This record gives sequence, C-alpha cells and structure tokens, in this order.
Amino acid sequence: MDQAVFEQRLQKLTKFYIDNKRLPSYSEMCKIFNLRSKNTVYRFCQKLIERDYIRKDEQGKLIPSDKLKPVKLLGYIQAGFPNTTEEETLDTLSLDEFLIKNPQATFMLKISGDSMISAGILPGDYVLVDRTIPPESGMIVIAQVDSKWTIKYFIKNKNKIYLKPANSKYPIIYPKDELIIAGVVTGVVRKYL
Amino acid sequence: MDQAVFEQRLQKLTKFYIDNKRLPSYSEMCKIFNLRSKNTVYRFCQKLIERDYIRKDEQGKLIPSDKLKPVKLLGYIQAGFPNTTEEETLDTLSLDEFLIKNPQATFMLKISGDSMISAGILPGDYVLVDRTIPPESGMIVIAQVDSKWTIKYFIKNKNKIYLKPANSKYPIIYPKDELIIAGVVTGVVRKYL
DNA sequence: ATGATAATAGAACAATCGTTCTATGTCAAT
DNA sequence: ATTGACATAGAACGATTGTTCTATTATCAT
Repeated sequence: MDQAVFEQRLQKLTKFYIDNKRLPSYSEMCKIFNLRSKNTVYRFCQKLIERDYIRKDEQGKLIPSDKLKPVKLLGYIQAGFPNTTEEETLDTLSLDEFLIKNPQATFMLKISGDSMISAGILPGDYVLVDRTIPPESGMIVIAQVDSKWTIKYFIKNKNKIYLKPANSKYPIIYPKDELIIAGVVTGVVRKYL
Repeated sequence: MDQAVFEQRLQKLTKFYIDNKRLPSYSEMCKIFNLRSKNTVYRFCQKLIERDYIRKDEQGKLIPSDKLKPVKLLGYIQAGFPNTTEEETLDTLSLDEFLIKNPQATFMLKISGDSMISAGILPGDYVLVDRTIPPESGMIVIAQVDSKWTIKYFIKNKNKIYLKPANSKYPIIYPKDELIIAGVVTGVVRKYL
C-alpha cells in the first residue's frame, strides 16, 4: 500500500478517535476513507494491528494501541533532535495515564499564591492531588491549617511533624492539635496558551 | 435505584473504560455488573445518559461524556474545599484535552539544565511543544542554537530578535544568521511520584 | 396482607458487527 | 503480452449489537 495513503488514513482514524473517544466501525471507516468495501477496511486494520497502531482486546474489539496516544515523547533536549522521518519509533503516551495512577482518588487544584514558588509551583499552576497516598517527609501535600487549605512541604523529623512553605517569606507551620492532610501532590501542570 | 448500587456500577464502568479505552457493550456490562438481563443494563445506561455520564453519538454508539473523564477539577485552594458528597457537580476533564490543542503537531520534551528555572521549569520537567504556533515575543520556545536545541524566551523588539534564558547566569543569545524554532512551549508537566 | 413501584429476568427482533469468500481493476517487473 | 502482487469491490455468513416486549421478583409504605 502507498505509504502516503496509509498515513492519510491513519490521520483520519486518529482524528475520529480524538473526536469520538472510540474507534470507528468498519462501515464507518468506509465513509471516512471513501471506500465502498468493508474488506478493504478490514485489511487496512490488519496492517494497523501489525504496526501496533491499534489492537484487539479479549472480546476481539478494536482498541487504540500506544502509538495512537496523543503525545509523542522526544527525549531530552541536549540529546539532539530526531528528525521527522524517524518519528515513528518514538514513545507515545497519554498525559492522563502518565500523570494519574489512581484516577478515582485524584483531583486537580489551581494554585493561587506564591508560597511554593521556589519549588517551581507558580500561581495559576494546577497540581494533581492523590488522596490515597500516605504522606512521607519531603512530599508536597495539601493540608488544612486554621480551617483553610494550603499547599506545603510535609516534614517529619523524629516524630515531629510540621509544614514548610517553599518560600522563606512565609513561616513554618507547626500544627497545634491535629493535622488534616487532603492528599499528596503527585504532579504539576502548567498551561501557557 | 439504590444510589450505592448506581455508584458502584459507575465505578466499574469507569474502570473498564480506563482499562480498555472503550465502553463495554451491554452484554459485557452484564458480566461486569453481575446481571443476567441486558434490559437491566439498558435501563441503567439510560440513567447514565440522563445524568450525563455517557452519551450517544450520531451513530447511536455509547461514548463517555465529560463526567467520565479522568480528573476532577476542584477550583482554587483558598476557595475552601468542597466536601466529598457534593463532588458530583464538579468539573471533570482530561489532561490530554486540557493541555493539547493540536495533537498531531504536539510533542513532549524532557528538560535538563536549569536555564529556565526562574520561569518555574525545573530540570526533569516535561514541556509540551506545538510546532504549528508562530512564536510571539515573550513566549517560551525550543530553538536551535549552534546545532544544539535549547529552551529560551523568544523576544522580538523592534525587529530585533533574540533568545533570553530565565536564569541570569546564562547569556542572552543573538542569532547570527538564521534562527530555527522547533516550536512553542504550550505547557509544562511535572511528575513527582 | 395489600397494593404501588421499581429492579430484574428472559425471550425476541431487526440492524449492524467483523469476517470470509470470490471477482475485478491497477500497476510494475519480466 | 504475461505474470504476479496488491488494492478494491461486492456479496454473503454467523455472531453480536441495541432495543422492545412481557413476566417475575424485590422493596416498602400503607
């Protein structure tokens, strides 16, 4: 098959998956690819499976494989830049899967204030918080202090527990009675445009 | 229907979607929910559609709606904390859709070096780069300088173009002949655990 | 106990699914 | 010109789909 045709169809397929959050049926692919034969589509899909763009799950249903995921990971900056022709071999991933281990227990919070600025968490950034992870010393946590929620470093030193901001103009907080931890910060997300 | 049963099934459905990247068929839901009647599943799905957890697209196929997306957005920190019972009303979103406008033109790069540290981009962070966006003054770009790729601020001042690091210990770069821009940084991602 | 309401079971239906078959068309190499 | 290799067309198949129907069971207030 012509490589250009292959890539064109792959692109249409990817677009359909992004738009509809599911893969099209063979009949639908007929329309998408301007074909009249489901068999042609069937063979095209087998090529996609060979090249690991899509897979079949236990039920024989088509599901997207890793290569159909939204983001290509290009590696380190200094390592030089892969050129466009060899991009096929690169890792692809989904940011959702990359950043979130426990979807049911994870939520996102928009940060205001500059108390974590020297940890690289700026006002307007979003943090991902996991409720299920037990906090360890050095982790960034969302904690309730004086009935207000803040983001701080969680420090545990010889049974002493306190909260330290990553900005020295704010004081260290020693909890009076009990310390309520909403969750551990597992990731940071910033959006420029 | 019992609310507890509803949520339990919703959770199983969500898990299936995360695992298989597609919604289960009615027969599959029978197994998942331990039901023997497709009709029960059918009615359950209609409740899901009513409450906007799933939808039907043009072809009548079930597709996940917004509420089935991986991350719940809880708003600002200071605004206080919604308690767990009213979480239903919260915004949910996919990080992929949130951060990536042009999936075909976007890639991810792992940052090494501290040249952008005061812009909140630390070594080990990942940046999302969009090839299609034309750079404007003040944007962060991936640029080729002396056959090496770096991340810098793109500055355009009265037809003068130069690259400025966000760390004053590095020099401003004035391109000699031509300036090769690989793309504009549209987002930053950091993973702690 | 009675009746009202909802959830489930189970059969049945047309429509669509993925798959396999054969036939036709195209193009390059021989 | 003939061959072989593909891409496509188009018909056909059983399996599965979503949906509708009626019947049975569970729940709960009265």
